[in-house]
Amino acid sequence: MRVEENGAGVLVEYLGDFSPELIFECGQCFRWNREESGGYVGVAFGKAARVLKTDGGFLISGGVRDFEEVWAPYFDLERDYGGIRRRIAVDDFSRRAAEFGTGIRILRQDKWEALCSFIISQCNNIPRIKGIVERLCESFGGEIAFEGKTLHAFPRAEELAGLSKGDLAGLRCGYRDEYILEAARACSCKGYLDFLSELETPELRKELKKLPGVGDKVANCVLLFGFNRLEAFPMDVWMRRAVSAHYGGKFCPEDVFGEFSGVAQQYIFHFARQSKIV
DNA sequence: GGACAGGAAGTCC
DNA sequence: GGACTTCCTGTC
Repeated sequence: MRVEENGAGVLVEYLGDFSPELIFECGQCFRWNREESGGYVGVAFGKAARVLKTDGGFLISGGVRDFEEVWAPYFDLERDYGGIRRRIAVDDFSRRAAEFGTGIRILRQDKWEALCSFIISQCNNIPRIKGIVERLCESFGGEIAFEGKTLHAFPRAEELAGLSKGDLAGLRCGYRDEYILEAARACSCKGYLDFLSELETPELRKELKKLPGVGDKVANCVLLFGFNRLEAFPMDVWMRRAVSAHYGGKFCPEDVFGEFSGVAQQYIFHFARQSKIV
């Protein structure tokens, strides 16, 4: 991987799977928006950036330091997605899904942000989730100057922990308001997220489900997108349809897809939603 | 065009 | 098994 700073940002020569469109629009994150140019602008870990696909890799705004400290880990660039695709292509259906979704990567998102975002996701469609998350950031997140505009960071848990349901009324997030506040109170406790990070996946899942509004589905999304546990397999309505159509009633993800079940899940989720061939 | 129903990356009691 | 908040999307 060659990295070179130029006037526009950091030019990264990257031959592995990397499609900004697929990464940002496969439903794993809610803060990146497409521009006319085809690039994406978004915010993660308190930093704003633009990502643009190039012939041999991609261009990302900012300097080498931000790239190495924030963006390279965020995009999990060390991981070989070609190998993962080969591993999870165990039958015709998963092979087609992986081929269709080549370019997807699982982002290593902020843990608290993933928890809060997927609490909001329950029983919501993606455009609405993005709306609620955006209002949350505008209302309570710190300001970030980016190319003459003001963007907002995802609010830190401590910034929400002291709020009341009334304070969140403007978000129009419905009954999820109390869940958000409880999660914020938990995550603002010193050492809580570090404690969680040390746990094995089954214990971590159990611990996350102690939070109100966190059931099996949300817990698995947080495991996959926040804690980078690539074996976690969120089972939502789309997956239920796809899995029952192709694998029948009894289906154990790890038996079929192994340690990268969660990545398989993301290819299938995207395939099911985009192609509607389920 | 606007009204309407169905459903949305579910969880709780 | 029904309730829960709000609103996106497709249909007529």
